[in-house]
Amino acid sequence: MNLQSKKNKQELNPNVSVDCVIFGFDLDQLYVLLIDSGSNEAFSQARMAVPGDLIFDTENLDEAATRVLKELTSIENIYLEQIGAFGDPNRIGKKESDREWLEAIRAEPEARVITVAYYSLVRMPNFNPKASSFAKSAGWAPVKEVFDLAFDHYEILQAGLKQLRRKIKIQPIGFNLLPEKFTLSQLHKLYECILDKELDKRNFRRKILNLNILTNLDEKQVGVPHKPSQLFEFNEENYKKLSKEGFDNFGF
Amino acid sequence: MNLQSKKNKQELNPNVSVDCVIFGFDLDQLYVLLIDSGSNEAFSQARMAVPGDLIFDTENLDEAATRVLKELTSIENIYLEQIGAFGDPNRIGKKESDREWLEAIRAEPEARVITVAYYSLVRMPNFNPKASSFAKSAGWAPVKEVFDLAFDHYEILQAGLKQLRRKIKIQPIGFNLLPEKFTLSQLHKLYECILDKELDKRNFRRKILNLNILTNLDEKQVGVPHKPSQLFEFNEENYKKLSKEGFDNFGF
DNA sequence: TAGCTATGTGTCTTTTGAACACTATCAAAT
DNA sequence: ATTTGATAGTGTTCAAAAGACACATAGCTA
Repeated sequence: MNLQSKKNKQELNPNVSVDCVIFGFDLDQLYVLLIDSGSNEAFSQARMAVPGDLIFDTENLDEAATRVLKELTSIENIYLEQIGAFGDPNRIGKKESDREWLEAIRAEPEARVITVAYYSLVRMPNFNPKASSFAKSAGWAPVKEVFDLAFDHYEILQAGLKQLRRKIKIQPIGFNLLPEKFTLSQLHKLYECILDKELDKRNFRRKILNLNILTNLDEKQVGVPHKPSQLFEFNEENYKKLSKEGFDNFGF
Repeated sequence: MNLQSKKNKQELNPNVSVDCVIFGFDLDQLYVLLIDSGSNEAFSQARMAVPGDLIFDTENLDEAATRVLKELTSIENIYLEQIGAFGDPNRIGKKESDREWLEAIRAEPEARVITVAYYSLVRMPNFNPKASSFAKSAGWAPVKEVFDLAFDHYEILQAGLKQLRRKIKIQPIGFNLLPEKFTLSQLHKLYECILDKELDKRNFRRKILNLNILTNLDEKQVGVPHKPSQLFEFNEENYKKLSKEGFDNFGF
């Protein structure tokens, strides 16, 4: 072990990590960003995980999550919220493949690590995930097709999904998943994907428009092979006004 | 340092603690259990804290919180839920009084500690808090009269309160704060205290009774200087049925 | 037995939620 | 030029829930 890695090791807190469930939306499905261990063996979800890293002793938890996110996506200033702490003593060494992975990336692969999980919402088309210090490769997986992950990351994903579902009903965070200009149908589809149930089109449009937090841009889609839709953007100013009045329910 | 304490020190994880916001209700106000540092100086909320301790490397986070709670209250099987992780690098050494306290109780008072906060709900009359390894004394403080605490515990208290308010609207956890047999007025008062707002008496009674999760015991209060009230108990069986139907809203 | 105190009860109005079907506009194919 | 396919956009009606509101009752005490 050379001096540099020893120095890094001293700064890293060997007992605490952050893990980030990064959600994306391609106007059709909800995705989660997964990295894989780069093992040569056959593809297996048990060898994929959400990105994470040990924290540095000089940064707080939000900063650590922001750092992990930035390293993987190069995006800053994105929506980020804590899910909670996961700390089972055996949370990261249950499977043989977990242990192999840890040996490849950790100075102390046997150490007990408590992780603080976050979820974040990003505009998928804005970037391509890239390999990094903690991932041989990274890519989007449809949330509905994920049934197993390394370590306790499947549990973390489900907790993140649950919190996203709760939160989207009371705060306008969904806009972080859409392009700046979007149609009502896209927003509608997004809510259906996240909540995993159908929502009546007319009722959805009435409710969301009545909130008065969308600006109609008086622009239409172009080049679509059907009636073009109006484009809207999220109106943050009106939302702030609404929040002050004690708003806490989108009604879905 | 003798062998025993060295052994304990090895088992304790020096970087991770749990802290428990313990709520109680005396049929009139909401309280929180605070311990104090036992300093001889003048009383100050900045020298009080919610109970907590470093975790052992063999226990998971819920177990650690349960242990802290049991040590202080001797009560087991009480409602316990995670609030989240708090990990600012300077969260526990900002004030001089914080540092004094840490030196008294921690083997490594300078270590950075991430804490995982929990809140729990207990029946106040069932026990008297007692001094313990981490507290010279312990007692109930009305939540409304707490404006400052040691470390980052005021922030943790507020986060716990926020989560309690959210949760009580969608799950029947409030019953953990009441005696087994209670009146509708007591339940009503409890909701008003937690949500910190008035609720219409008739509407409250109608809503809660329509849920069908209370059993009328056909017993009356005795010895009260006014019309005696009916006593009720929480009906867990009916609540389970209700949950299966997808219930998620008490309507307050 | 009068007074105090908290209990217990019903109706009406307003708001919100849920169900439901057709016409309009564009691009592409023929 | 016309047809076809695809999605946009729009109101009404009914049912359920929320909110506002006032007075008689039962037990204790003085």
